[in-house]
Amino acid sequence: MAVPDRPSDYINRAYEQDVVATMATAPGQHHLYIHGLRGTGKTALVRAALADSPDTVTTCYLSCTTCNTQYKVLKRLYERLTDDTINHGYHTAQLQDLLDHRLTQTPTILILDELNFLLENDGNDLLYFLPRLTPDVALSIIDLSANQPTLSTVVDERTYSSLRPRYLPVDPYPEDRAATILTQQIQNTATDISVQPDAISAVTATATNITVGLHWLAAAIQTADGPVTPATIEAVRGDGVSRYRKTLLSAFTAHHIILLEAIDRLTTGEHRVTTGTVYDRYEHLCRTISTAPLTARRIGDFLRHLELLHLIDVTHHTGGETGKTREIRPTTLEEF
DNA sequence: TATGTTTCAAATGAATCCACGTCAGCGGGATTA
DNA sequence: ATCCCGCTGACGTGGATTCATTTGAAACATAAA
Repeated sequence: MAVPDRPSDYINRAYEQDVVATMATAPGQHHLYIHGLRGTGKTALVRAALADSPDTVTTCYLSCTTCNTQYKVLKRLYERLTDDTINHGYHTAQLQDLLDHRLTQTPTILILDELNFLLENDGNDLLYFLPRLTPDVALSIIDLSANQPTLSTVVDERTYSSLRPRYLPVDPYPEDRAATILTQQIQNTATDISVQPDAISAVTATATNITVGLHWLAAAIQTADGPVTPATIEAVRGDGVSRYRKTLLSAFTAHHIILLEAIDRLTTGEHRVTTGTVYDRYEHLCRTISTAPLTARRIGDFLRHLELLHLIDVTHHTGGETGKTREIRPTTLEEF
């Protein structure tokens, strides 16, 4: 079973949907910052709220895990608006001019999912530029973040003062609603396997992250040869975790995957390791599969990516007998 | 036929983005003197 | 005061790509023998 799209009528999020949807209809420049933990349904909420937006409005959804520079975002946005394709070689300023001209013709909503990856990699150049477009441009920006509740802590003051976002926090679903959503999802998929209600409860009681829950159930349905019971669920716990991780990391490099594998092998249970040992094991893993390892500098950045994805739990040390380093362990299913 | 002019594609050059590498300064608690 | 150890910002490099300019040769035009 493939993990299906989330339901379109999103349960009990009428207020949130309304906030997002009004941006689609009101002209002018708007800025909305949505924060919620991973797997609380932010992306689904935005998609559902904008599903019925008028044809005159162009919506452009981008995940900053891949669009992690100003250039890439502008490029993708321009391509969305024109059907042209753009490669490297242009000046960023050139793209900015092209876009400014284009955006005066088309009301547009730009959704920046996983905004932190853009900010960490490229600073706030993009967020500084966007509010400074020609005033008659009708561009609404929706940021999605699973990390910081407010934008002011991650962009500089000058940029923030021109953004002045409206904030929309998204809370996790309580267990019973999460169970309803999962049940709906199963009904939407073509499978003969039946899933017992207490199997779903077993999932929602453990995983607060809905996406994790979906992958977990998918794993159970795939392996089960009869009805899915709580025992089935427990048996495929590891499988559910690896499915979830695989999906999250699909937007990243093979080295991210090797790195997480290295951390896995070093840490069993609550055991923690520091950056140095992780890097050694990573290098070793690379050698076993005849891949050239990247330098520690790059791996340091990649560890930050895994941390932002909440796939690892990191404690930062500034000194002491370990020196300045990170203590790392994989995040457990309950914590995703 | 020789010479000059036009035209247009190919070659060249300078600039850009970007992933990644190298380098060096730094942080600050624990340990040692 | 020193050690620990790697974090982190600045900068360099090379590949892929862009646009603009130059080059080269073919095509054409004109004039002279």
